[in-house]
Amino acid sequence: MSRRSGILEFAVLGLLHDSPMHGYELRKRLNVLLGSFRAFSYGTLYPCLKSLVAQGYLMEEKNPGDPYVPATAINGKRSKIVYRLTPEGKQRFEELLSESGPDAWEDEQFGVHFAFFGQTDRAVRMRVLEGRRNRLEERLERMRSALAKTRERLDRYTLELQRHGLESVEREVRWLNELIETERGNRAPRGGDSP
Amino acid sequence: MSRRSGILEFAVLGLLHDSPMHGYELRKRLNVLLGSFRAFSYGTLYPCLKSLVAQGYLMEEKNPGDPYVPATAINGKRSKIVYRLTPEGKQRFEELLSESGPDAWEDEQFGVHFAFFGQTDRAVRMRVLEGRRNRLEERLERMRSALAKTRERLDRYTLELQRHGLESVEREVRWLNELIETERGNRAPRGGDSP
DNA sequence: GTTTTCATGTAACCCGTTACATGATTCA
DNA sequence: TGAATCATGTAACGGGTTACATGAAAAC
Repeated sequence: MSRRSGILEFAVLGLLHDSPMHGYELRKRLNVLLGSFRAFSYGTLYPCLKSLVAQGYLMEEKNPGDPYVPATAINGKRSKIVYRLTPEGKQRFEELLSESGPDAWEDEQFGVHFAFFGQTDRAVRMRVLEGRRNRLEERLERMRSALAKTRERLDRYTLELQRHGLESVEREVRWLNELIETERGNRAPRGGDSP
Repeated sequence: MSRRSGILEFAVLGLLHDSPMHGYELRKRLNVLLGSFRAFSYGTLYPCLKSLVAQGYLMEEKNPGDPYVPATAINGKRSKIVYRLTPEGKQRFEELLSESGPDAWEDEQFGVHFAFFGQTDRAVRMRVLEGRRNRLEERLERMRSALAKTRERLDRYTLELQRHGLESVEREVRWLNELIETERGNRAPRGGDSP
């Protein structure tokens, strides 16, 4: 119990929503999906899967194709396990998908939400994007005023570091604004190769 | 024992190298210095300070100006404590400053190293900057080939997320290249308001 | 006089990694 | 036939936060 990270649970449910999988395969997909800002090891994933089963969101299936029951365990435990969403799991995923409150503005939470925007209602996408942007603009203001206060006391490199950090956030704000514009126009993100 | 994070130790020694301070003041400076990529709470800082004292890198001084010994503790423990570097502490800091190996290329380690570039030898700065850039270029290559492999299977938003992550890293590479150029020319970083 | 900020600490918890253990399957 | 990769799991540890506890000093 209690193995939760919010973001892991979300991503697992989302990936299994598309198609059932082994933990092993799941982990690879996970690290492609979230790779640009997060990664998970087996030590995190497997216990999380067990916990999601215990919560009734997933069910385990022994793949009939390949038995693969090594003698490790005393009585035929441990085989290739395919995880599949239960109806409760689907419901839970929809629930997570529809969240657009403050939590979804935070760095990592935002990342997962964004990764599943393909399955998210347009209205929710809008609220998440705008919330995120506002959060970052608040952060920018705090950073700027903090910088203004200490500016003279900092040497070149500290200043340069600060400037670079600031510009990273400014850049994300611009990115979000572009996405918001696109959403408003109901068009695909620039560079999209879809319809 | 064992309370270590590398980066916290480094930053603490570096800040106390400039001038002795209370833990409280130290934490604020810490979060200005590293704020753009990291923050620490008291629950981390205070135990770390104790551990650095135990290792002989810091000494505690009760500030004679203000006694402030509240009745909390059984026998006059807990007063305003000023932390000061011992000679061993200074030596340790120089040691950390001169490190330019693989560890210093990693995200957070690089951050602290950079923050103290003002006290770092030029040759070391060069090696750190170039090492970091090479690390990131390796990462870019891995990201690009991973992306190329899965490109078709990803929807708009996943793709967009990937693209944004990629460009973040590309941007940092450009930044590093500028810094390296500047170092080569022995000039101040652009925008610098120094001599 | 009361709110804010200064100031120090700790215990409970959380989230996650590393290293280990075990074995099947695939491919050169 | 041996290496790489597939596949599952756990125990020990690491590093950090939150919430709590306590109180002085300054500012309003």
